[in-house]
Amino acid sequence: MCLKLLFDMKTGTRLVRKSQRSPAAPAASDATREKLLEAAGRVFADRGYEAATVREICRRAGANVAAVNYHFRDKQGLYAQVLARMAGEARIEGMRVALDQSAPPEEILRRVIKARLQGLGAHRPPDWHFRIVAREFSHPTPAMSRMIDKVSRPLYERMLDLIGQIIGLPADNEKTRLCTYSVMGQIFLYALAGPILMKLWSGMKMTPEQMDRIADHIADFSLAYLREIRPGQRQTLPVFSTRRS
Amino acid sequence: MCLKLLFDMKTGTRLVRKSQRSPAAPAASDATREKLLEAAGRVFADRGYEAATVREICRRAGANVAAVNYHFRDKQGLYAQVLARMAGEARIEGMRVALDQSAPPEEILRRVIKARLQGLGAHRPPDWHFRIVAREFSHPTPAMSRMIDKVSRPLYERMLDLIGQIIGLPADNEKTRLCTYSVMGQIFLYALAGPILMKLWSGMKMTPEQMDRIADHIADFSLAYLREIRPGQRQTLPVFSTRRS
DNA sequence: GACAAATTCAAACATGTGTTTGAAACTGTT
DNA sequence: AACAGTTTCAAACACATGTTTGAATTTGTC
Repeated sequence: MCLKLLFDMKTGTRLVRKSQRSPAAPAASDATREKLLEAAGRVFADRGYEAATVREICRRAGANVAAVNYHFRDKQGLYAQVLARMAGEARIEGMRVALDQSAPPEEILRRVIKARLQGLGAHRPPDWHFRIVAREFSHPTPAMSRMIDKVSRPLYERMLDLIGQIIGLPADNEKTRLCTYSVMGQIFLYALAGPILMKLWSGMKMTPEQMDRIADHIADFSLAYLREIRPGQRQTLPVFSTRRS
Repeated sequence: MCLKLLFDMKTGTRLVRKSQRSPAAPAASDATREKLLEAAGRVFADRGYEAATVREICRRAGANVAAVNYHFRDKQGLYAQVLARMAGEARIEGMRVALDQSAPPEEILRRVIKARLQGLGAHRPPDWHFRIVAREFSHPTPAMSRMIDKVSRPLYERMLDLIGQIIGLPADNEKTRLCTYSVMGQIFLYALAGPILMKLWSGMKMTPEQMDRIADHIADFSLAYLREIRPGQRQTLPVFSTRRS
């Protein structure tokens, strides 16, 4: 079903070759489409957008070269769909539910960090997700810029809220922003610089248990400062650190 | 001078066309070589290795297409030389001198952070340096891997020493490593995710003054935890935070 | 000034790319 | 069974890429 009329984006040129009707919505395999998206994700992540060839993608998907043109108009359309699908499957679900829970803000922060790092371990989200994101982070394409606005910005602003809440400052305060970047930076290092880190610290393995320890460390590391600058309550004695030492 | 015999790396194939002597070390322009390296850096940073074309590089350098082949054997050789030159001009000089100073380790840490972030502001190192590094960070090429071992690893290990010194743990302790990553992550966020950050926080400008404030924040943020877990001295009262609030 | 080496140049080469084509194979409906 | 709409396919197209060539030009030295 669906097929080419899906290209609602500012296309302009002619859609397909012959007739572009789709009234009866007849049955269609749709399987090649899926295989193409899956294969494309891997190849784009491995080689990067430019170096990835539609031929290799189609070969891995067991499809004909013309398939990408038929299903996604062209290479760019395929890439855009890969990104769009990533946004849907993104592991931000865990972060969102963590942010929605009712708990002390400090505990919420810990859970958000955990949720984010969990997504990095093993192959929970197909591991190529982060390799694509890593590429886009340093050199965003237009397709990614749109995604940022749609999925990343809301999360970012909720993080600002959360941290502002912890240190007792408004979300748009510069200090709040700097603290948010400090937390995000610690997390992103593992997402963006994974390969380099593994090279520097050969013993590092991204197992779920290890990611959990790392998440706890980042939470402890961050909360030390966030609590320190919080006005009013002066060094809450009961728990001076947090959990694991 | 120099010329093709510079290709000492595991080449194998024939070096150039005709004679490969260079005894008299005759005069040579060497200017095209420089122009090529400069132009290549920009183009590689803008487009990425794959998407960058030798034709655009040569056009920007005002040189003939065959020049890259003559001076650097091929595209890969040119890229390797760009990376090698970057290693030389890298702004790690400031970090090194900061690490060599004799001062309390906490103060050294602050200076190291400052030195690193200073390099990011404005256009001190040609701004394309970081765009290339950002690409290589997530998807390292063999050429980069060699550079990591030569320049990044030594610095990384001195950072481990320094932070281990602050928290009173050996450099190869896991906690020391995690803390080092926490500091590095905060710094690298600005180097690696610059474009995205600017998009999220439109007001952010990378002026030297701003980078200085950010550096101070990162130092304060990090030292809060590093001091907290340091054994023995329990919360040195005199200065509870550090400098700027 | 003459010679040889180093360097540049315009042109071509070989290859791989994204894309298109027109026909064949498939699908569900009448 | 016949049909219209869909999906697939092998082949080709148009083009841009990295690289090479052989001659021209420059450069330094005797």
